[in-house]
Amino acid sequence: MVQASTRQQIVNGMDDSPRGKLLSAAARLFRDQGFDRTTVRDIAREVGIQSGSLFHHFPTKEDILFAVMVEVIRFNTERLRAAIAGKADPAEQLRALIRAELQSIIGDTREAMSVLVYEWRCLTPGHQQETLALRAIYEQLWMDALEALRRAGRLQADAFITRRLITGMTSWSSNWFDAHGSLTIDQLTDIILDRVIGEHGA
Amino acid sequence: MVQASTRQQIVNGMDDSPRGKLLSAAARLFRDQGFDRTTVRDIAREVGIQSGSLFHHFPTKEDILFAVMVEVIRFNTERLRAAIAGKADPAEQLRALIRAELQSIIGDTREAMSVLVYEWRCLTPGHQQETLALRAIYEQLWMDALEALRRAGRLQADAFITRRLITGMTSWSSNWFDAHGSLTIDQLTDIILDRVIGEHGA
DNA sequence: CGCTACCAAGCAAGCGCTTGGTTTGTAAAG
DNA sequence: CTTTACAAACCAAGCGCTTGCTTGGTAGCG
Repeated sequence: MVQASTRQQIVNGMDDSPRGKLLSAAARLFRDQGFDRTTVRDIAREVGIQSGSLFHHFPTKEDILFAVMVEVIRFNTERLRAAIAGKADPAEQLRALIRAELQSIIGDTREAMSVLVYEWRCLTPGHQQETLALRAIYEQLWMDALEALRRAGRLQADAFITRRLITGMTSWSSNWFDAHGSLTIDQLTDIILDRVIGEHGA
Repeated sequence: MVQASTRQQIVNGMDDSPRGKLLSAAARLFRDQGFDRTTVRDIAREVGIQSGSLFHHFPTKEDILFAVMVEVIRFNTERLRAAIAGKADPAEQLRALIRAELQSIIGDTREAMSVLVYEWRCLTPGHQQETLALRAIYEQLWMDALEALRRAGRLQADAFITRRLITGMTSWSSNWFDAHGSLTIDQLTDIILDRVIGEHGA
């Protein structure tokens, strides 16, 4: 009993309701085994119920995947918003954005974020569209900061390409970053930031 | 008829033998639908045979995936070797490596490369080990060049971290690079190169 | 003759999901 | 404090279908 009973325990961006625990368990299984290799019996066993009982919470298995993705996008969009709130300097905004995204990918929501990247095509086309709309909001926060940085003369490269290179660097970090290693998230943040607004040659 | 009939047509790094065509078709299906969602009947239909006949070429479906990965790693390791052959300047070597890797990821072997990244965990543990051994050879070519760059005083950052950031930028490009767009592979190569050996602040 | 490549048919297992009924938590009514 | 009511959560069983793979036999070719 390490948590105060009056506070919610947030794991993978989900609360501790039956639904939240189910989604958190599903997120971990989806990441470890992939969506297709994870059976509804696996998920049920993980939360201690029968497989059929899952369908009182979600109409289909795919809806569980969709719910995981929606929750984690919403949670991390809020994290992004909070990170830049009150910061006027675009370079400081960018640092905050990189740090927040790394926190998403290799920190507390890492399991669900991995699912977001790797299990995208397991969604129905309709759910893909809905997810895209949510991601567009997230991406707009990035683009606003990068465009501001350009207007301030501190970014020479194209903002879209810059964002894509950052996405590559941050998302790939889930495959190698060791939370128990000597490199901290703050250090990695500065290294990546330096690749973006360091002094580059022509 | 753009290919001379006496020359092999290389697609996804595979030749035009029955086995090669089977692997190439499998690579495309695996990328489009994922390994698990692709049935042996899908693959068989694609090459125009019965599903059972696949098992005269490969003992299991997973062996097809493994063969795809082995072929594409071998092919692209050779491409990397050829790219740096005869180049003495480590910066030019690095440019050649980045260009070759982009060619793998968004060029002629893009389907099989995507499979390599996304379907990794569908391999048996034994096959994962074998694949890792092959990738280690590929990565060593990168590390040799980056360490040479460091010794030449043209790379301040840690070589391992640098390689990982490059891997992120190149591998993510498969998700956005448009072969028919205005940005060329050579231009992207220079942009990425600049993130690595541009003049960075402390 | 023998070898490679293939077909036609189908098996056993595992899959997502359904069904009908039971337990559990909650809260107003008596 | 007990009773009644009711919905949410869950169980036990299993259906219908798809899956990877097997089997026994055949066509074409040197």
